[in-house]
Amino acid sequence: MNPPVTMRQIAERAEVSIGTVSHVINGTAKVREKLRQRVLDAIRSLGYQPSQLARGLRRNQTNIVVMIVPDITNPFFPAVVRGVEDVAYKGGFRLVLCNTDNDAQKESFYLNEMRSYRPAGWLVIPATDSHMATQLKSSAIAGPPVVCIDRQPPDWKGDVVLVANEAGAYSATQHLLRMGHRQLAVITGPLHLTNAVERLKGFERALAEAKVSIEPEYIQEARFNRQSGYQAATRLLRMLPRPTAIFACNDLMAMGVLLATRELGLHCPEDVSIVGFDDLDFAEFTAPALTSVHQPGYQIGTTAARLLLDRIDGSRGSPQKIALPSELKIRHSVACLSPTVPPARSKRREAAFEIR
Amino acid sequence: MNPPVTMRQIAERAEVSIGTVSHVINGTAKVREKLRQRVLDAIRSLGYQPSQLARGLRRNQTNIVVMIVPDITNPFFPAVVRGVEDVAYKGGFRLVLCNTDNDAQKESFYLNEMRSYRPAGWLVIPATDSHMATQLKSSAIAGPPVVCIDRQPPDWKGDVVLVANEAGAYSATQHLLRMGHRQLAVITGPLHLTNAVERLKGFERALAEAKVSIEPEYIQEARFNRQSGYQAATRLLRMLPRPTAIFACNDLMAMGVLLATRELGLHCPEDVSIVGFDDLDFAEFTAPALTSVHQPGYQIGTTAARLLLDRIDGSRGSPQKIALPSELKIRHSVACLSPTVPPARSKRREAAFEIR
DNA sequence: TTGTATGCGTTATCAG
DNA sequence: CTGATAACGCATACAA
Repeated sequence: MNPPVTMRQIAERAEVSIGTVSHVINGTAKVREKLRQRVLDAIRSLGYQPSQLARGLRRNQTNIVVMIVPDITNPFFPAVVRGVEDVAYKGGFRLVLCNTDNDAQKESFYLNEMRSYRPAGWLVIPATDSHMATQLKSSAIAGPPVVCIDRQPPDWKGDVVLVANEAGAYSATQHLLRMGHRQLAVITGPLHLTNAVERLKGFERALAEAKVSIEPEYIQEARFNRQSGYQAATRLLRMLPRPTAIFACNDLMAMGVLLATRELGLHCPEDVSIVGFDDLDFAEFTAPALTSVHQPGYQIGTTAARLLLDRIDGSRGSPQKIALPSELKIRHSVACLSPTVPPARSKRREAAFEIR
Repeated sequence: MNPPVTMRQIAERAEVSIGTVSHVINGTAKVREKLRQRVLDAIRSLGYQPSQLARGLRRNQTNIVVMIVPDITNPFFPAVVRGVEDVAYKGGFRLVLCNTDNDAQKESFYLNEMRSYRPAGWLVIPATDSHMATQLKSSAIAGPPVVCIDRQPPDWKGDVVLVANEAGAYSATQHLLRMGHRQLAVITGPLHLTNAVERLKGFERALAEAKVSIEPEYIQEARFNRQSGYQAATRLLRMLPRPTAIFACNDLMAMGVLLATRELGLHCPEDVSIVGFDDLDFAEFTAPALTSVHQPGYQIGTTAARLLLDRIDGSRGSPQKIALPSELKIRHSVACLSPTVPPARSKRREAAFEIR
């Protein structure tokens, strides 16, 4: 490129000193209107853009916000990222996106390397076995603010924005119970993730309150992806007695359950009811449409970003833990077993489809 | 944070000059092994990270690759981004992600501002009405390399990586024709996008070859999102005669078609067949499972990134236009009208999935 | 109110 | 081979 225009050239063109140019750009001192206009004109006509590198070096801070995500390919995350980007953009910040692949090492690498860009702040969705907390603790006495999203890493004492996981799982399970299911199975996420644990807790609380108890092997741990959901479901659906309903702790795993159900020649919801968590965009288009706990991804993103921006602006309150409400979206993947509640229709179908 | 450790501290600790430290870090001159080790040790024990800001300022180039995307929330893009990130990461580059929201102004803003971070290269999926080409032309005599993805902006003469749009649309349409459909409708993307045009061309070529002609109003232009697909489909499904098949030029719009179909009390594929384009992850889970042209998002990303990295390394060949192959995935959203062509088998399958 | 000068942390040039 | 030293482009303390 035609070597980028610098402040010096603006200064020459406007016939002022380089310091004055800086002052009008940053509003850091009063400048006579006449000069100010000359500077502004020069900037416009030369198409000047301040070097973020030089500025960042000097100020020891850039307008970058680093966002660390396990895997942008997980369909829950893009909405969050988008929410973040929208408020960051409006606040004048740019987003650097890092995929950790759920690898704590890669996360750690990014945390280290990106630090040298002097970002204004961090937004992180921790990797599955993140040791973020310890790493940050050791390096950051008064580093840029960090807010965690979606999951709370062990030992993490800082800000967190997530969804009401326990409550969501509770309402999902309660729904299953109300529909007459008693043989309930659950496919959890990795249990060192707080959100996975919370969802399991919600499930168990609903069970306990209804005085329903289940076999321990009805609780299967998987990895929040379709593949592992499929495997867990396959195990579950081969058990005797077969569970009549499966709560998959995210929609990706619910898809796996759906797949396993079909492959075993079973039908949802006649043979097995399924409820998911996340309510991804496609949940209403699956066959049958998936009943799922809605998670407001975009709002999570905007909320987290706003919190971060406040911190960047110097807000020094005590760490916040913001839990956004979730909401059960009832669709067609849950059958009604108790003839009492809604009419006998599904009961009959149930019998008709009894396979082995 | 404890003020970040600098080269100067490394130099002191290793008892060498600051220049020597730089040399061992960059391998820019031979250093006596003894000293080299002392430096390396100092780096390790102090946890030194070179300042990317200072380095970028000095070298006039950073290890940043800026990726510009219309909307990360469009489920086709995350895979592309992921592909990019994977190869960029391995090549030592970091990704800055910018959402333009399909707004050419925002795109232009990003192009301008991010330039001041001296990125090593650009990867851009142009906004709907991008004027990228002219903007870049005017500012970049020998700026960092740019490769376009998925869409080719008007006037763009540089590298492009995309999918074989025409061929994909052709095969989709051919499939519809083979299944006996003659009343074919198409919902295109915005026709100032090359990919939308290409897909329409493929559709029309298949029609022409089969000597089938359709009413002009069977060609509806929409905006590649669900909403506009829904609207276009609603118009289409109210026409007389009603089209027996709709080719939606992406899956998001196909979802809109599905929705419209249901709302009008019609059934897919009995009343109307649908084929999409993209083959998003959820296509096999919709009701009915969507027949769609598969687009290898991840590979598009890796291919584009590799091309960019080559350019960054100085590869100076003439501009490349790489079209990756697409492939029609046949599922259950297309009904067979002519009992003659393929055997009754697919007809039966259609029926089996009537559950909804 | 405006100009001058220093330094941010590197790399790169040039002597030694 | 190694060590000074001058930029890189900007913000800022200080002088005028």
